[in-house]
Amino acid sequence: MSKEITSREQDYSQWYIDLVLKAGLADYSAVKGCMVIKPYGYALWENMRDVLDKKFKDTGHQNAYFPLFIPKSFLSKEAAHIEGFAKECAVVTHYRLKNDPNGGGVIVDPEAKLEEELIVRPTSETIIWHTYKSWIKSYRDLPLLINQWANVVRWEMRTRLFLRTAEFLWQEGHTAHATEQEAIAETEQMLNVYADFAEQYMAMPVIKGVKTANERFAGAVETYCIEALMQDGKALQAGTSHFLGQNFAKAFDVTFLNKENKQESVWATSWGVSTRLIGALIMAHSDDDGLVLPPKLAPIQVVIVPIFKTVEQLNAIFEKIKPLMDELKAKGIRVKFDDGDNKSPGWKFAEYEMKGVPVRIAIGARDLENGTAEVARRDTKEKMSLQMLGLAEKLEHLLSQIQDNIFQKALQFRDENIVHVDTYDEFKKALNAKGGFLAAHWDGTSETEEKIKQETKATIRCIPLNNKQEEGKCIYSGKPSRQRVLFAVAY
RNA sequence: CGAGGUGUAGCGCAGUUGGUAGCGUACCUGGUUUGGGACCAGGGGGUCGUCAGUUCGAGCCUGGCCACCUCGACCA
Repeated sequence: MSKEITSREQDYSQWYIDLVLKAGLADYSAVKGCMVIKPYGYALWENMRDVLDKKFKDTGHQNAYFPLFIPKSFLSKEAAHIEGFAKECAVVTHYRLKNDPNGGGVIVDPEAKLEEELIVRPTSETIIWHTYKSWIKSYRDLPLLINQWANVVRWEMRTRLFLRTAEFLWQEGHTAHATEQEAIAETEQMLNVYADFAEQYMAMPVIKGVKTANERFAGAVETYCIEALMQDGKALQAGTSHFLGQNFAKAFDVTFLNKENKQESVWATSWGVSTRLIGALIMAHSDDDGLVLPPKLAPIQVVIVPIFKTVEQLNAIFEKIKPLMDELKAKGIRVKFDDGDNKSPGWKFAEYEMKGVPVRIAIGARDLENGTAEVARRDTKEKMSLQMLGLAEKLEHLLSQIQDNIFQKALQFRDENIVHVDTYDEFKKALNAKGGFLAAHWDGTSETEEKIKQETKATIRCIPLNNKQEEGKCIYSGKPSRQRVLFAVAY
């Protein structure tokens, strides 16, 4: 078979790459570290984007668009911010090419050097806060609730399809508020939007928490995050929501007059999720036969494979299946009828399993006689023969069952892989055994976190929100601790 | 960027002491098929990653570069 994929057991990384390439989600490109998102992968992203976009609008946000380029000087205005991003910025230095006088094709025209270099945005805080300065004068202009769907560039040394690419698609919300409490409430609200999306649509359980100082976003006062666990025991940061305090307002001099006619600095948040979520989705549910997609996001939710010998038979099947398709479409279910005659049914079965289509229907002469159809679900590989009568309702129900089932399965896996450890030995043993989230006491210092990272590669993924308070001792330093934090090796 | 590995048809690979490139699959045509990746026959498709060197002659030898993979370093 031309499309066999490496098993997870054999080589987890290769399995992931095989899935991305062979399911037709993305491809490598001519540009280092950049990928081509293929139609099937982009359809998945569109579905994710549409759901999130609605959630953003339902919480009062509006979309806008800011430039791809940022004047270099903007990046030097917030010290921590530039510290975090300087090492991975693409820089535009010239604006024109010309023919090489020595005949070597085109070269950069040395006379077309930019007065000030432009940075390809790694994130848009700086250009947006520069803009906000002119938009915000009074408390009446607040809150300002803006989201942008965009591409950004971070010149990563080592990339992985969807999980870390040099250019990626994302959304970035940037909000401005009159008070600290309101900005914090916004930060938490958006974290909840992300968590709900991850769990209800991606069927991927996440842990909500805050980052330690080491892991915090460059320029943030507090970084909230959702952390998910992948099947290989590594953690993946799936989304972040930052409370930026007044750092950017002060750096870009954004002030407003309050009701008492006094100048105050604006309070800020930013929050984002990216095409990395597709990587998370793949690793959360898929198996050695291919993708397993949650019905709510699957580009194709139900695929119908006719089994026929002649055009007459195909037509007869189509006649029979057309009302069902209409009914499914009326219910908003994405259905595909694959009547291609150059692939065998067996090939199609394997192909749609590879692509993670949640429900497959096979229908042939036998079914026409009996008034039935063979229904197969991707998550359990279960097949059943069902009556055509009332099938649309059953399929609708089945899709929600599948959605629920893969969430429960992922949840069970995640919960089984949260291990409480009380000594550094236990910690290292558990980490080597199967990874996962290690709930351990920590003395709260960056030094300890750094040392554990150097020795084990594990980092503190988050301090869970509403964390249980309990007396304990730091597994590394033995100093007193009031709560456990979650360590893991991360992507 | 460091260490290791790989690069030959869309994909997966073979290619002997250096002698002018092949297999499987995919693709095209015709026919037979179709309930788990069909079969037969015929056909098209290659600057052998790239640049240079050695040689009468390079897929094969030498060097530089590029891309990808794994592990580091780096990373919201």
